[in-house]
Amino acid sequence: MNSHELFHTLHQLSRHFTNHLNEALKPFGLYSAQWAVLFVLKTKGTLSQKELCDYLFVEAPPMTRTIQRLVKQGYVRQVPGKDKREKRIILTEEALLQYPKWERAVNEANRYLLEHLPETSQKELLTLQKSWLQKLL
Amino acid sequence: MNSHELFHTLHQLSRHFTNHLNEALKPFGLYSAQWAVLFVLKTKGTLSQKELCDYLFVEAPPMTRTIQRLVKQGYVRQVPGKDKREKRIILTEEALLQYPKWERAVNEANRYLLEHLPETSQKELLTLQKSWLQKLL
DNA sequence: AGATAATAGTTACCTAGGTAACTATAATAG
DNA sequence: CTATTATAGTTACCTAGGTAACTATTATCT
Repeated sequence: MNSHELFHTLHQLSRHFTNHLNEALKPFGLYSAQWAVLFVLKTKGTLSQKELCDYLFVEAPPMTRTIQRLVKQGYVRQVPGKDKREKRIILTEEALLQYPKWERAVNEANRYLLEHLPETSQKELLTLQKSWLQKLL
Repeated sequence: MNSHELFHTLHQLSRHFTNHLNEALKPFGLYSAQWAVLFVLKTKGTLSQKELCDYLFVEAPPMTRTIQRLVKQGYVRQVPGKDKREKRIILTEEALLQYPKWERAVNEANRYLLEHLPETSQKELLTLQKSWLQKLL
């Protein structure tokens, strides 16, 4: 089994997707990492930065930066929690207003990337990836 | 089909592997991007920077940086080609000497990451990934 | 041959994400 | 209650990789 090739192709796929997603988000002044945060907030509701980190498996420093950019763009607010150390992140009205447009662009990008991969392969891949990740964590 | 989840897990796997590989290479003062270059040079022989870029699907600027670090560490030399624009990249004696140690560390890291993924799953994943990549390029 | 276009590589600057060191607050042990 | 420890977040700095703009060389077109 050629493990180098397995890791290499996975890495390339990942980069390719990120680039494509960034391209799709460009018209809205957003980047992939920001979209990940917006998506989670829209899906799961308000979360603290720590919870966002845990959910996205990202360290705290990059999350701070991503959120600070979203704050600057007016898509997110940082509200002190009951525990004064934590900051709860809330989508703004503006973000909720723009979200459907962003989502359409992202879905279109994903559709393009998955276009030639049969539905059965997609499901197989997802299953394999999930079980692999689970075993690693 | 949840495309978000498919891309998200793939992205996380990729980050996880890179982190693990960097950890394994740390004792040797090397990073994953450098290892990728060293591996290709050892496997395919001397290449120009452009050929390295094409093979690794990386843009020229990051390749320049990675190679400059390898030059500084004495693991690679840049030799002007017949075409005076291009630079051919050659592994040094020192790199050839150290290579087996690096390879052992990388193989051990890969072995660990693949440990709980059955051989059949590995092959399936590789097949799916390769066919997906091919359709995208 | 000479002007123009294409190519290899570099530099500057951007986002993504990692660690180490730090601050402020909360939780806990004595 | 106080001292210590743990936690949330930030800052500084590192590598990885992307685009845009640039230089030097080669290829091409008239």
